[in-house]
Amino acid sequence: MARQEPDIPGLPGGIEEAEPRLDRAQIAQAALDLLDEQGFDAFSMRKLAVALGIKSPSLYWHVRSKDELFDLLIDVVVGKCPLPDDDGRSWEERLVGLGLELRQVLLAHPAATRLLPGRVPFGPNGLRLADHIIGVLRQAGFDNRLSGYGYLLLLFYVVGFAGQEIAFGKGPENHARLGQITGFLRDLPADRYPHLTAVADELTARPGLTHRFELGLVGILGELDRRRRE
Amino acid sequence: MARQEPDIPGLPGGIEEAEPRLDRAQIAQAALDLLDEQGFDAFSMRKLAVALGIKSPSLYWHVRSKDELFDLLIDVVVGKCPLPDDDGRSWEERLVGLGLELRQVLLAHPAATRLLPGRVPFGPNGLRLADHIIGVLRQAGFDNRLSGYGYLLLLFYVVGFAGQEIAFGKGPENHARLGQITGFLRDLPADRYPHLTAVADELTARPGLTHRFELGLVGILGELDRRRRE
DNA sequence: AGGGAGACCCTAACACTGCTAGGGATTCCC
DNA sequence: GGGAATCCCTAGCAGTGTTAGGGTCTCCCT
Repeated sequence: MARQEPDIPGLPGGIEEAEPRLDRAQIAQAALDLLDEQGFDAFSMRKLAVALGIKSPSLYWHVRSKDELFDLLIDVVVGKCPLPDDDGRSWEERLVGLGLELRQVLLAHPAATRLLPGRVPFGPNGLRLADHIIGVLRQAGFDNRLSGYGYLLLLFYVVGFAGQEIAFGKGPENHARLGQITGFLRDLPADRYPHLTAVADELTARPGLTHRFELGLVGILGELDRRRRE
Repeated sequence: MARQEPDIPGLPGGIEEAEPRLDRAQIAQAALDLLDEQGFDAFSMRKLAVALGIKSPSLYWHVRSKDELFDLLIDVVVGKCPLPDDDGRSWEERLVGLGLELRQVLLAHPAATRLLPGRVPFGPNGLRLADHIIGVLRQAGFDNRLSGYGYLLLLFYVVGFAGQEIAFGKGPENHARLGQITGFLRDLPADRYPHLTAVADELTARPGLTHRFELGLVGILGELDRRRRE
């Protein structure tokens, strides 16, 4: 009993077969939809089963656990990030563009993005993304060490930034949060937190986050470039 | 019935009073200990109650919900990050140092750090930290806008980096993970992921993460500095 | 001194969770 | 025709966060 792929334990596998009635891809997609619509806290295996028209224990024939399902689901999200071709742009422009797109993809699925920290995005799509990023860097003349650095830094930065951005009120379920924070900061005692209250408006200004994101990313990549001349 | 502080809803308050038998600080500390020892998945309100010598419903007299408890707990962790005095170092050195220390504090509590993404660290200690960082920037001559940028970028970067770092195998419960990933990357088909497999060793090399962390942070702060001359 | 308010913890229970054991169909191959 | 494999089911376990409501103890006020 139970099939669930002959892969490395704990990491989603990469071989797809033809499934008859209901396959893992459909389940992952339905789970993502449910997460998008109902939010993070509302998700449960039972509700997912209802959405699929089956009973919850049947899910466990397709998927080893809720956690594995989440791995699958994250890979679906990561797979939505386009990998631009080798056009005329410089390596830096391409990676900044990729970072911006990945961020957009994550922000489009806030509830799913909350699952990402604590996980390694090494599903098939995640691997493809990793290979692409590292390829761009190696092609640009970085050695293996710095290419590995660059990939991890880019990934960590984007995931971290998007995650915190969502915490600050991005997404439907957290949208009220932003107003709360704005009010909270406004009511803070200025004598106790003089600097924070002075710049409070800048923290909650919604537009401009993209600009901030890009600033940091450019800084990281620029520093990476600087390090190879040493 | 129920007291739980007259604060802004959803965000931990900042006024401490004298509590008789068991106060929120003790509960938060015990929760942190439990998380450190047993790991993220093993935590529950009932186990926390046992550790405190009471029954679980009694916790709800002190704390509104598990979520609020987590906010408290995170502020305890954040509070462990020292804020260096205004010594002779430049603003950049001081902020890099602060980032390194904050990262260390987070890595020392991996299970608790997994709670941080999706949350805004605006407990009393988090506010103190924010005010300090922004203060350093403003004192260095940055305007309000860039100071706000800098604080968010620093915070997002550190939290994101530490979170992913933990996912990659830092911490007791995830330590086996690193070996898994190493083996997983080694067994990957080189024709499908040529670049990734070429640099696989660099990704799982444990030492050097501090170096990578610092590289990115220096890059971000340097870019921030560059932007003010425009 | 007596009464009341509040602090602090309890028992009982609700609605829900992830997940397993084990059993029926249906399909396909030998 | 027999057997294996696929795919879903019912029943149920052990555990979760949380609420309702009731006790007891302490302290303050009159």
